[in-house]
Amino acid sequence: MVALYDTASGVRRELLLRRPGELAMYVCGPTVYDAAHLGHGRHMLVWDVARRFFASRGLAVTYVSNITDIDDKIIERAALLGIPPSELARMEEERWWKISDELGVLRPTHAPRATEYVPDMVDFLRRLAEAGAAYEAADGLYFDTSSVPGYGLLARQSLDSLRAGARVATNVAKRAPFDFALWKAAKPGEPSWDSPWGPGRPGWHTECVVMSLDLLGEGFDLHGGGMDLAFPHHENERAQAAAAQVGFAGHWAHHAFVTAGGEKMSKSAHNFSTLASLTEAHDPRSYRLLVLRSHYRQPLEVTPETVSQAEEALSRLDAFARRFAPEGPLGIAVAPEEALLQAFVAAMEDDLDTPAALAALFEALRSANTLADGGDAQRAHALARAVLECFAVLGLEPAAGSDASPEVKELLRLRDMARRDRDFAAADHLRERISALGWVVEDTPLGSRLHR
RNA sequence: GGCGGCGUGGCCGAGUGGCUUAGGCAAGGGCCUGCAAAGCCCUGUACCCGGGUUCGAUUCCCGGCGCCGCCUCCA
Repeated sequence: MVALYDTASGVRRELLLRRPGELAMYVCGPTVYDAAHLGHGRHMLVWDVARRFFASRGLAVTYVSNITDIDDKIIERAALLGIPPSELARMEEERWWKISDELGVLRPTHAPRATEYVPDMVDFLRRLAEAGAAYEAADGLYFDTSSVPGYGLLARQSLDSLRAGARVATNVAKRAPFDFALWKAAKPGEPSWDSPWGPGRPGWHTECVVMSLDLLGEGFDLHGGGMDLAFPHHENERAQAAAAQVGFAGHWAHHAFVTAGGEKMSKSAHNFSTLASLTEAHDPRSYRLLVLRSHYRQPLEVTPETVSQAEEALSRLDAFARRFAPEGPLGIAVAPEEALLQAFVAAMEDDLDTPAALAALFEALRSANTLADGGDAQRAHALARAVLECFAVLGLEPAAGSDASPEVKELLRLRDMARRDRDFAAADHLRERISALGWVVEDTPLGSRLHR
């Protein structure tokens, strides 16, 4: 049983599956108009780890994450750059996938684009209009939030109490501040599609409803995203589904933000660092480890120092993997230590408690080293295998042992001979030459070893 | 103004009414090693402030102070 905090009910509760053995999850993807920053990275990694974990438990996971490729921001930015919005979107989408791959994030099962769903969205909006949940105004079609009982659920506030907090002068065309655009009439020069309400484009909140229902079906299991999407975006999705009388997400999960100097990292606050700048300077796995060391519902402070700290921890994992490499000289075929696997699963099933899971793994890592130091190879390997299996579930694989060049290997051979002859001056000199070529030599009871 | 969250050792970050007081990184000492690397062991006055409840609170309650999020596009 997986306990997961549910934003709609405000408590941690069991993640119930529509169909046993299958998990249908939807996670709101990016609006592609600019480079992805560390906050987006946390987002990708949190849900990547969630789906990897669920899959490791034997669930058939269908993971859908959309690409918003038509939106005000895209139109604005494209105009600034003097290129068509569609070109900008395609370019930025490519960048998104590139960085996602670099972070080792598995591609979604489906990654639908909003522009590919416009006719379906128009159909859906027609249904909303027929249900009396939409009204036309001068600049488009709007959703009538008062038509949905319990509007405000995901904000955990009533419509009245939300109204009390309205801070911004709202669009005068709307009847009420929280009503939102379903269809935006096109202004001259803007991309547009035909509709019963004239040429225009869909409002942002509609694509996710239509695409999730199309690809996952009614009453899918889990809907995820950043906490900033809970209200109004997700609430608006929920409201539309309710108005159309279709079953929507059974469970809502939201993750907290990346902070910089205690403040939410965001494009509008101009306090963001791009993921690309991080992966250029650090092992991309270090960010995954850093993200997983905190709980997904807690804010996470990211600084160059914390990234470096994670990178150091990672080198320990890599050294560990070298020591217990299945194909290495110490390689012993044993079953993974069951107790650790169970502890790992228990932590993950407890609202995806990756900090607890990692604590257990690092503790086990130390135990395995201690056991191996003490000569208990069997138990050490059983534990090590479990450790590495669990890290793999989290998407943290040891660094691939890239092959040293023939030159380096020859130098190592010469050094081994020098050491055997106890000519340590020569051995040390050779080690320096190897080091200058970017390799570290480790002497072990079973012979010398190279790594980057 | 409404709703919600946070304040933990040099840094990051879990957690708990008392028990061996997570884990990572860093620091100091030691073991191992020809020397390293890797590994292991040991060490450090941690829980924002003030009340209250309690035999006992970092943990529960009340009140402060400070910080942050959502209510507007936003992972």
